[in-house]
Amino acid sequence: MVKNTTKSIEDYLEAFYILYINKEPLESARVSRFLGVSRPAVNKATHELTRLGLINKTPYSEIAFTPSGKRIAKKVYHRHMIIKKYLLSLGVSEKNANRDCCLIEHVLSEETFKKIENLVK
Amino acid sequence: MVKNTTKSIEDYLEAFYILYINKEPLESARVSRFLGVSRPAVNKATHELTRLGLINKTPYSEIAFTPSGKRIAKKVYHRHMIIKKYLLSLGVSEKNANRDCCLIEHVLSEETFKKIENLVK
DNA sequence: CGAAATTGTTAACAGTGGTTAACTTTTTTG
DNA sequence: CAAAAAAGTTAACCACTGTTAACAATTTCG
Repeated sequence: MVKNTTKSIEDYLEAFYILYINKEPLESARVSRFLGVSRPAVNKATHELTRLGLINKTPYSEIAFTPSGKRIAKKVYHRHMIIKKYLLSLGVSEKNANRDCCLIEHVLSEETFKKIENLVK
Repeated sequence: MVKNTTKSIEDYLEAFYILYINKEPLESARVSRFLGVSRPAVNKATHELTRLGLINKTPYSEIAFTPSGKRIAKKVYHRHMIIKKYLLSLGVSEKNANRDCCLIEHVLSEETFKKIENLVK
């Protein structure tokens, strides 16, 4: 969905978005804990997200989505929820649904995703 | 399925297996063309597969599966075919079914795979 | 047979995506 | 307010997985 750079930079964007919808501060340390990676890893990712024009950030500040960053974050999150819902509907456990979902959400073709989305609706 | 090392070493094992069932010589150059990677990449992978005890290989020879290598290759291939069949059953195009299949076959949890396998049967 | 094509191998390198350690800045709190 | 805790940053490093270039061994074929 986004031209890749780091870990599938979308994971980081999505994590910030989840903090956002939960009305939590958009801090690197929270994303670090949420994704289970080190703070430097998040720091690098935020630099990359800034370079890609998806967020705005100055040193020691909270991050803020750019319009396109927010649009993409919303889309990634939506994909995540649809795929998770779908896996749960297959009878997959919550734990594995979350796990598999995170692993496949960034790689599924738009075509396959649309088919799944229709099944869930 | 296999403890990873290279690219998801399973891709290479599976590629050799596909040559095998097609009765083609198990040459690195063929796998290289098949997967669209360089010959040195395949060379490294075969070293790794040898180290893992999945194939036997001496310099400038064709590769041969070890018993466990063959068992795993068969399993990986089976997963591939089931997932592809499933994607096709969703109405996904041949092209995207192949693409998505390769991207997700190594990461799906056993639980999710089993659910999908039951749907296909 | 011998030249050309193909295949296999090694070495040097690049990019991604992480890590730990050490330091700076900011926030919290006694 | 000052000390402690937490967050942000930078630098140096590592593992993985690929690349290209150059060369060796093997196979093919005129």
